[in-house]
Amino acid sequence: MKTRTDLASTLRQNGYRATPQRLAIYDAIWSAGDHPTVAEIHEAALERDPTISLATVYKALRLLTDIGLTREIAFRDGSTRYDPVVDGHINLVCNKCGKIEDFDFKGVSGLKSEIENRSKFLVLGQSLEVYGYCSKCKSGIVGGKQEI
Amino acid sequence: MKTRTDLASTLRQNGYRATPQRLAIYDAIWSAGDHPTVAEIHEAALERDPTISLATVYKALRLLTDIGLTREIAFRDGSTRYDPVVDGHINLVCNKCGKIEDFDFKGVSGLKSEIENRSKFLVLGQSLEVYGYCSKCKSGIVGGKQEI
DNA sequence: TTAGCTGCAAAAGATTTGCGACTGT
DNA sequence: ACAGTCGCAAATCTTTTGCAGCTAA
Repeated sequence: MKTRTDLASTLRQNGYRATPQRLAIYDAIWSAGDHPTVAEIHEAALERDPTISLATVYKALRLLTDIGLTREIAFRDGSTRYDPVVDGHINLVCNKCGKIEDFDFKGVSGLKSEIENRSKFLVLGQSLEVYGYCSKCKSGIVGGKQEI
Repeated sequence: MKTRTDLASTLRQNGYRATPQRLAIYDAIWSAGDHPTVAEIHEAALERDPTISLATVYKALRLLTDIGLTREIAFRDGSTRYDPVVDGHINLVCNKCGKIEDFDFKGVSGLKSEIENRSKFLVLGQSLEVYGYCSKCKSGIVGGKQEI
């Protein structure tokens, strides 16, 4: 993760202000567990700044995602989760229990440079998810439909 | 894309019914453009079955995604978009104008088999997105922030 | 026949927005 | 100083749900 100083510079370099709320929210994403929801990030951010509002959390998450520091994960249960950007791994998301496993995949390591070489796209962040069933849940499945 | 017959079999093999609504919705995803929103899919589905409800579209999309026939794209503008599953490509999503480009990347071709070999995860679908700025939008950016 | 689906309309959530006050730079 | 940002609360929008009536298998 970036230091507070680095984060502040990155924000300024991108033309945004380095406010205490944004720093707190960035910290919160790292401290709130693996793949926190917006609500969880808000709770963790409140420990750092007890007056921070949910609206500010939403605004900051959008901003951080726009500049490539965090990524969004669209979730089967309807929630959106956030993840600090760490390259070279893929999230394995279980459609049943919702557990997320990280999977290291060397095939994606050259992704950013390959995209920027072969197209004119400027890569800021990535969101690489694979959906399916984790080892525990797939044993409870018959013909694709879950047993109860 | 799957034929209606194939789709019907796949649904049944997974323990679900092959209803006309589901077939229409699956068709609609292919016909509604590249990466349609739920509303767009609903509109296209209405042309095939004028009584189909939005709730049914939501239910069918979840089902199709669960069995790996479609994938979800979480979107910067808050909308969720759907994409028929086509392996081996990555979506490049522009954070500014929202345009989505497909990018063929051979590095992901072995992804499913590698995951299933190295872990106990059963892969059904995938959602591989890279966020950033497309060629047109990045020229309008100064220090990361957009000029108006 | 009957478990699974559909459509409806209402409910529940998630996310955004308008605005006056405040604050990095 | 002042453009950008914050917090609040209301508004908006997306998605889900309960249920009575259908329908695929």
